[in-house]
Amino acid sequence: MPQHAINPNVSVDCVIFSFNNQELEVLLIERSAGNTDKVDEIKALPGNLIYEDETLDCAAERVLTELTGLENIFLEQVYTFGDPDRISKKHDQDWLRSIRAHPEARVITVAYTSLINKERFNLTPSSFARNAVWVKVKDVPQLGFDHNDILEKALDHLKQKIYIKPLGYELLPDRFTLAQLQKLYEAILDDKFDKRNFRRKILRTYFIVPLNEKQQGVAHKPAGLYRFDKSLFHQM
Amino acid sequence: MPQHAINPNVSVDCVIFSFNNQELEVLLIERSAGNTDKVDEIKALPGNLIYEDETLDCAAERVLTELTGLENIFLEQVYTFGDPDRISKKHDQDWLRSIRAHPEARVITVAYTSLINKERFNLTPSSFARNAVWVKVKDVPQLGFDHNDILEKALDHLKQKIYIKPLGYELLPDRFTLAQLQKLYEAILDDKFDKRNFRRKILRTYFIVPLNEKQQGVAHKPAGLYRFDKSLFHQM
DNA sequence: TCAAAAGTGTTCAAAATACACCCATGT
DNA sequence: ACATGGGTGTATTTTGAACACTTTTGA
Repeated sequence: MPQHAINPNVSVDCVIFSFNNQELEVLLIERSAGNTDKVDEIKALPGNLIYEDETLDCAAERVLTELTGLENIFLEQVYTFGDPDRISKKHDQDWLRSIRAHPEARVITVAYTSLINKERFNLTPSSFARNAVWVKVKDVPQLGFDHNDILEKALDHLKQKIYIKPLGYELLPDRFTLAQLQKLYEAILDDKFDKRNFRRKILRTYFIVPLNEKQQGVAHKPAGLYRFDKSLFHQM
Repeated sequence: MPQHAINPNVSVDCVIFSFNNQELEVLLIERSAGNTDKVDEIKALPGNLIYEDETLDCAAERVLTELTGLENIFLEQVYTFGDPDRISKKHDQDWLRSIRAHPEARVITVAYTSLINKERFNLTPSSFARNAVWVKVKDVPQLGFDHNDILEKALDHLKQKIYIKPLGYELLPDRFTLAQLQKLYEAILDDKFDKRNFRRKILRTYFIVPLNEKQQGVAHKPAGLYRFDKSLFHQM
């Protein structure tokens, strides 16, 4: 078997979320067609076939890096999609023919997800990603393949998780205000909370710790800044 | 493409749980080697390669039926396992060579799970399942492939789910006592609960409804029987 | 009459919810 | 001075946890 032989039947797709202080966003690529200058105006999640000799987790990390430049992202598996017709829409087939050796092969795909703070990373799209863009989750257009379903599933997964582990610090700056954190929760859960109750609940955890610093240059009472204390968190 | 062509790279495995009024059990098969009379004493989860033209969900249902005779089981996807070495242990390879066209092919597997009341189903093992047996989860031996990992993940999944939706009525007779239900919860969550608090919490849901019947022939005060009211449940 | 499991209430602590006003800053 | 979002406390309800005795039946 040649090194880095491709498995034609299994792919991974990555659903990377970020937060712009108001809304959840997801990372999409604009597909360009292989070596030709053909361009495909349909957006998609970053994803591609796996290699024969890598784990699924590694494949997801590699594919994400190849397409978007994001490195060392902790990805978590969400769900596997295997409808036999999931890549057979005409438009998708046209595009696959331009980049794949076996565009008609049955492909099942394993979806992965992660949360990142987009300010901390540069996007350097390459391979068949002509571009990589952050799109508000609420504005996501019709995507290629079954990627709208995949996004939906990743969102459900995210909502579940935030109840169990208080996530989301990955999405915020190192130092953040409680209002920012609250907006993040509201964006993920698509809900509204009472400010006082939210603050009380967060501070009761003791791993969101106040810094002795305040916002500067805002035209209102400056908010106190907090940070997430990883070691305190892991103690519990 | 021939009808029912096999996809050599993707399989499904089924983790079917039942309950014997004391403990959780899981359904395992004893593998027999293809057309030969060779026998493999290692147990495994029921699973096999998928067909090119079926969904993953359908494949799981079909494979389960082929191997164990269980029909119309509602299966739910759990997780996908894709370590490149997951089927390459010598013993597993020996066995695969006796039943597969490409025993060395990379296979990723999608795990499915379900809960059933074993009293309601007959096991009629066939294909390469020489036998199908219920084994107490706590007594599960070393299984073939990575099936111990898969079982572990399915158990985690089950624990998560029972917090969200009160499951488990599938595992009990139509008419059951609250003590049986409590034992079931204790088995799944590997915990103990206070009887009074448990009963209160269950009855507060209103979809576990009392029948005007009691146990008969028990050498103690007979327990009242209850049933799960599906339509009341779905109203909430 | 005994053994075995069923059934039942109360108290306390913790957590969730609802709700309204003053404060610090920049413009 | 005013507009903006920051910050705070209390009362009520709901939920979860701990805990012990009496009842009914068959053997």
